[in-house]
Amino acid sequence: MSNIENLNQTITEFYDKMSSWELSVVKETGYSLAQTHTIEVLGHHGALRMKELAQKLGITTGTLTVQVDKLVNLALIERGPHPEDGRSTVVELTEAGEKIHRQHNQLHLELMNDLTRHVSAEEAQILLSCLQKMNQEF
Amino acid sequence: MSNIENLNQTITEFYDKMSSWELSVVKETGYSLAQTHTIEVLGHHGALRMKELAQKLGITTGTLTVQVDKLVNLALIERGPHPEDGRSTVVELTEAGEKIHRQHNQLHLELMNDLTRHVSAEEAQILLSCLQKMNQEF
DNA sequence: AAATAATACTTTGACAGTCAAACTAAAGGT
DNA sequence: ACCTTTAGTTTGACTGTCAAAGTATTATTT
Repeated sequence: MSNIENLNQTITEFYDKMSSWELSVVKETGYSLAQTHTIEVLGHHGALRMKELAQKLGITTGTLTVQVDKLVNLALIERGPHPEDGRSTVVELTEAGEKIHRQHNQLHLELMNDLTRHVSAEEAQILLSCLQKMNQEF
Repeated sequence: MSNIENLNQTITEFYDKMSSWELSVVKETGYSLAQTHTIEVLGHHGALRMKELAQKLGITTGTLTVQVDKLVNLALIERGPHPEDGRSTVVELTEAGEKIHRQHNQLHLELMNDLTRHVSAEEAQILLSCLQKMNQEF
């Protein structure tokens, strides 16, 4: 098998394992994958307009409106007016939402720790550098 | 930022970019993500029982039955009896299904080629080795 | 050998998530 | 002042999903 084929297969396997790990972790919390993803993005970027958030999530604002309604009902996020643009709504995590974000992020860090158990510091440095280069090529 | 945090963020970014790449590539074909995933798994593993396929896809057999119905209608896969177990159905790609799988796989290989444009052979070797180690830790 | 249990798949009913398109409200351009 | 564009919401239709009930076949127990 060629190097590229080998890398393709290994990355695909890694991707699939990440997917099912995330799914199983999220299932335990009782929130859906879409809800968790919304919380993650808000936790990472802070307050966002509906449109910005929808773009980062890769969904339409119509879909997001419904999702935000649910999360507001769960008291995990809050809607507020945009200070300058009367058309816009700004959305951000509540303290409860922040807490969920921190907990979820912690699980990610623990996973990374576990996964790199047999990866040396030197290797990890190259791994990181490769991934950064690859991210730039998309 | 700690190494682990850095790696976590970079991997998350990579994962997200892979997701949206896959989604956009699949959209162009007119087939859904779930359909394409089913074809990918069948293309990679060859003929499978319904149950085996459902497990590899991470869905229930109930969901898979419906999905297979559609793909059979599209003439991309075929159902057949299991030679030894009368309860089982075996599912495999048709020639048209194989063709789609080969085309999709080719796109993956081209992506990998593009992504590693600035990754040296030595780095790629370490990248591969790291990912293989990490895959074993799940 | 007959009865029971386990397994493989299908069907059905109920929901999330999703989009496109129509709608409302506000801002920007002429 | 009047279009036009933009931001967000609402609505209708569809896909993907599961759980639970149903059917057919195989395996196990008695």
